[in-house]
Amino acid sequence: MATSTRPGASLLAALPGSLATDLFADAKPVRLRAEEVLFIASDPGDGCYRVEEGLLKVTMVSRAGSERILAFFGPGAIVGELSMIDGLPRSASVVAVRDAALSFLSRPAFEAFAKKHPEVYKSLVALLAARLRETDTVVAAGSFLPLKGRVASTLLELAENFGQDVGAGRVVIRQKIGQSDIAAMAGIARENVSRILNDWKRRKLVSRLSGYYCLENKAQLEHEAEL
Amino acid sequence: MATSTRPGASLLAALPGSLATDLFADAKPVRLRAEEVLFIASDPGDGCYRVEEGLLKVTMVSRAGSERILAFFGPGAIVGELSMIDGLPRSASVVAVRDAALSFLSRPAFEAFAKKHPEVYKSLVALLAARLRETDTVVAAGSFLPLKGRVASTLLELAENFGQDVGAGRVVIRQKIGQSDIAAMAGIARENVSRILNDWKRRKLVSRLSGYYCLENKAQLEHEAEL
DNA sequence: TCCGTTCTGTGATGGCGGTCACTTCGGCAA
DNA sequence: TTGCCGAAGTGACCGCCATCACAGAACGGA
Repeated sequence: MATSTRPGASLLAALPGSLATDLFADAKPVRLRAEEVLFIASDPGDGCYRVEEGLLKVTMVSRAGSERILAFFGPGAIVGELSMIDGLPRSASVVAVRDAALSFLSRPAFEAFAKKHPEVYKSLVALLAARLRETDTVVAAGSFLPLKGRVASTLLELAENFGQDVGAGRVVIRQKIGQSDIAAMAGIARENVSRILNDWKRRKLVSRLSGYYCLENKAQLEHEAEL
Repeated sequence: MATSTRPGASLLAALPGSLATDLFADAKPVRLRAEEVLFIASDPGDGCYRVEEGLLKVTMVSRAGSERILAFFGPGAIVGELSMIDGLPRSASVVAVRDAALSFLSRPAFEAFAKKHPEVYKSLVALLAARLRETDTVVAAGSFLPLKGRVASTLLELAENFGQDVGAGRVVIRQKIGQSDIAAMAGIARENVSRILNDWKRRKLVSRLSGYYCLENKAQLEHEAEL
């Protein structure tokens, strides 16, 4: 029951079952190796991808080379929908964190499908609304929270997407996420993530189980993430 | 005809003429006085508003009381659409900057209309996509740009929404916007906005004409705002 | 098992930008 | 004009957090 009952699943799996199947019925398969780039911001583009397996990260990269991770996307998630909608250049970059399989859906294909099944728009609208809410909280976190708050907020977001509840309020993040990734998501320096995480380990807020981070006390973290 | 020829109008006036008229045909009128609150984040809500006249600001407020302005919205703009779409609590607060007139559209009313005119979804999708792109650049600016860059980026955004070109690449921001508002948009301290703006006045990048800021050298500002 | 490579931990240092405390300006009403 | 009040300008200080510089740890391949 992991996938279907996971809280954040709605964010990832944008489309209700049958629709998704049909919509991507004859989408073109795409494969990426770890580290491979799907596209970068400002690339032209006019289609979206569904993640079938693997893990992608959506990032913005500064001229100086530092990157800010906007999100990680696993199976079921849709990426690149903005350019599919408006035909404008890619607004962010997408890179495979590990080997991944995707389905590509072109704009024309989408529009043809939408003409026959206008309900997809409803799903699309729901998807975009969810994204917008997410992004808004990122802006808020960046505006108001000190370092600890941003890390807490980041961990909670990861738990939302990849968390598996293992009882007693403990949640394991079932993806290999390194400190530098957390840092890039929170928009802070990696060293500080290390300091903060250790502090929290000592205070039993988080722990590490064979490479996976585990939230021991979600409530407390939520408190840290409060505005 | 100011509205229809304004560059950024597409962002504000989400819906093509006839649709908008019909959609809001029997929306309930709402009036706000300056400083009055339309709703605050976490309020329940399930409808959206169209700005008929006046000016609103969309903000997030921290527990400590400091505010971050996400956007200003003038006539033609839609606000509160997220809650209309998903029925969740308001994701941000909206306050009238000056006396304003709005039209309220409830969720049921919208859905009834959408059933008859599925094309609205297309417009709605376009609106959300534009918002998302905007927000992404805000995140990027906050992540990578130093103070000056963020101010530049803020001014350009304002110019996008409220700018009027007056020849020779000069753009006047036709709204009374104070430094503290710019500061709250850029997410920095008001004092620094003052310092930066003065520096730019000296260097002829911006000027003030009877209370309105004017971008004298948009290209240069865009350069400052580059990642 | 060994070694290289990539992750993680921790102190020292410095700078950007927030905060504080004023002063000065500008608009407006009496 | 004068006086008021909010907005804008400016310097001094200081704290948070990025950066630098390493020292472990951990992991994966040969």
